[in-house]
Amino acid sequence: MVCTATANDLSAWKDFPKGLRVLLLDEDTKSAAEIKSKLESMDYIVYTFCNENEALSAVSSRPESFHVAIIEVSTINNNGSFKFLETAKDLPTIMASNVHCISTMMKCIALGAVEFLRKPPSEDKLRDIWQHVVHKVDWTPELHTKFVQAVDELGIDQAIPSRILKLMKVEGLTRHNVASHLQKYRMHRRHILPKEDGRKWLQRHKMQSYMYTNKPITAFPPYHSNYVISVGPLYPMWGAGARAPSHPPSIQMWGVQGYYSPWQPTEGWHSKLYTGVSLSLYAIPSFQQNPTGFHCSCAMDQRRNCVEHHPEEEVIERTVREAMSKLWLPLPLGLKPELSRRGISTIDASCSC
DNA sequence: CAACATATCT
DNA sequence: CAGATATGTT
Repeated sequence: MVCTATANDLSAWKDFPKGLRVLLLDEDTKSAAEIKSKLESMDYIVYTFCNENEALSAVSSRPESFHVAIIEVSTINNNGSFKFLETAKDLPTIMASNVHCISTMMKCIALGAVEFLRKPPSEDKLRDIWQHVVHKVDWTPELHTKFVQAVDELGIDQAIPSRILKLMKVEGLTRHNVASHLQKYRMHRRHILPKEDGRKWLQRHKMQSYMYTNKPITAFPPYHSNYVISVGPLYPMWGAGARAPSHPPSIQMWGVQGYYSPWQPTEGWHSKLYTGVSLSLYAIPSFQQNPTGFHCSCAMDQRRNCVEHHPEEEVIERTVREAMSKLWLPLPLGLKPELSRRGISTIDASCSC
């Protein structure tokens, strides 16, 4: 098989679909090696076979491992059969030949067409290929781990798509890819760790504005990088064998049982967050529109050594609304009386409904 | 339905 | 433009 294309020919092709897994069947070892190297220079992943039966057994044992086959047909014709074509029906197959005999070429084309029409690749297979072409990101456990590490390294208040992207250093990954994944990640964490994590994600902006404009008077550490109590980096645990070595659809387990956390609460201010008493970092008003509008001169803490709390009504309104729309989150401190005043029975906020 | 992408809002 | 969120697609 003669191959003249080079990677350079494709340099003008923006967004060339990389990473397609190609099964290459060519009984000529030398020719196979040459084609393989050419294809690899174009970012295909090439699996070479010099024997039809080996190729076929690979296809049948792990059909998802190949997107497309390229077969050299010069040697097929000994017995006039196109065994590969007939057997690997779900694999789009490109036939190539250096046999200059017109009748052989036509036979190849005709048989290929007939086989294709009789049994075109399944939709799943075509979708799989298409996803590669359109660069759909496959969030493998490895990639996800990188993502989580980046998020963790940045800390919750800095974990935004562009920075995560930078830290991950994954070629081809876009900010949009990361943003999309981050969205899902946050959603899961909110449900899994509503008490601290969820609220931190939700109120990050408010807290930032707060910290810039109102120095905390209380004994709390600044809301900053080391504020990351979090529940530590959460590493996805892929059920043993939940994801076969190569490609079957991954099952990402976000559930809390799917993670382990190296972090252990130590004594200290942050562990108090669990009790919900320690503080009012979460005591709510929205500072987004009026950063200076926080009329509470200080956050309340349980020792009652601080001043009274006079949030504006509008702020209370917003707070109530938010609390009601996020019932799975703990009730902000001080809100309970307000709710009962309104006839809203305050079911224990910690109960998950 | 989950797991992405893409559109829309801020 | 970037980020958050809503909506669409497979």
